Amino acid sequence: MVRQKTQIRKIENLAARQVTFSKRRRGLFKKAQELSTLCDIDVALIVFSATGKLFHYPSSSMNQVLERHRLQSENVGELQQPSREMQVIVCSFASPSQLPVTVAAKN
Amino acid sequence: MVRQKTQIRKIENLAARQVTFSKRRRGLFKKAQELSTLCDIDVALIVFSATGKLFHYPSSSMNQVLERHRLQSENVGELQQPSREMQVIVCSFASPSQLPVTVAAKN
DNA sequence: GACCCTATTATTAGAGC
DNA sequence: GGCTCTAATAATAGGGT
Repeated sequence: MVRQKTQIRKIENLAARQVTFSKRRRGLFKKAQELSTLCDIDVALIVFSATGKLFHYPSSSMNQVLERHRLQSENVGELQQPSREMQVIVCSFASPSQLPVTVAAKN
Repeated sequence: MVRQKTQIRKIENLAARQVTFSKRRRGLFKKAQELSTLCDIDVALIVFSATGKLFHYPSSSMNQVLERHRLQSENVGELQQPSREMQVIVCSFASPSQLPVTVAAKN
């Protein structure tokens, strides 16, 4: 098992890619939540599967995180920000969940 | 070293929390990029440090990822979406960077 | 898809520089 | 902040149920 050192490039085999997506996505959300909890900070994570499913994790509420993103963008606008044209981000959730939420797409 | 099983709760010691933040943040961004590359998908990651610094990673461009987030929200609005009031997300970058970008805050 | 298992790699806490 | 080192835990590829 774990035959090779897992080269980081697109997995060509579809089935293997889907399995890896499922496993690593869960690991990534876990890590995001751990970072948020351990360090008492805001984290927002948005992941799209190739089949169109949406996964997101807000540490507080997505709204709060993205609002801070917007404000921060404004504040640093005159400084060393590498990309300037960041614009408004508005996003809110009825229930700011503390756990990863899966939103199923139509297909 | 690694004396304990790293309980996932806020690290009370400030210095230790900052060190952990630095290490785990880098790990998280790496994982996000790996997932994006391996599975050929879009990932958006936004992290705020306690001191106000902003870190984000867009797999393609933050704009593209968040636009898909917006569209997906609309599409699934009538289905089993657990939180309905997700609203518009607008965000664009002049240069859609492929690598994590650090935007320093004013302080 | 969700789990379980296990060998192996990857990450990281704690320390020093 | 950065980087290095090491031991220990964590994550995971590949397989199965």
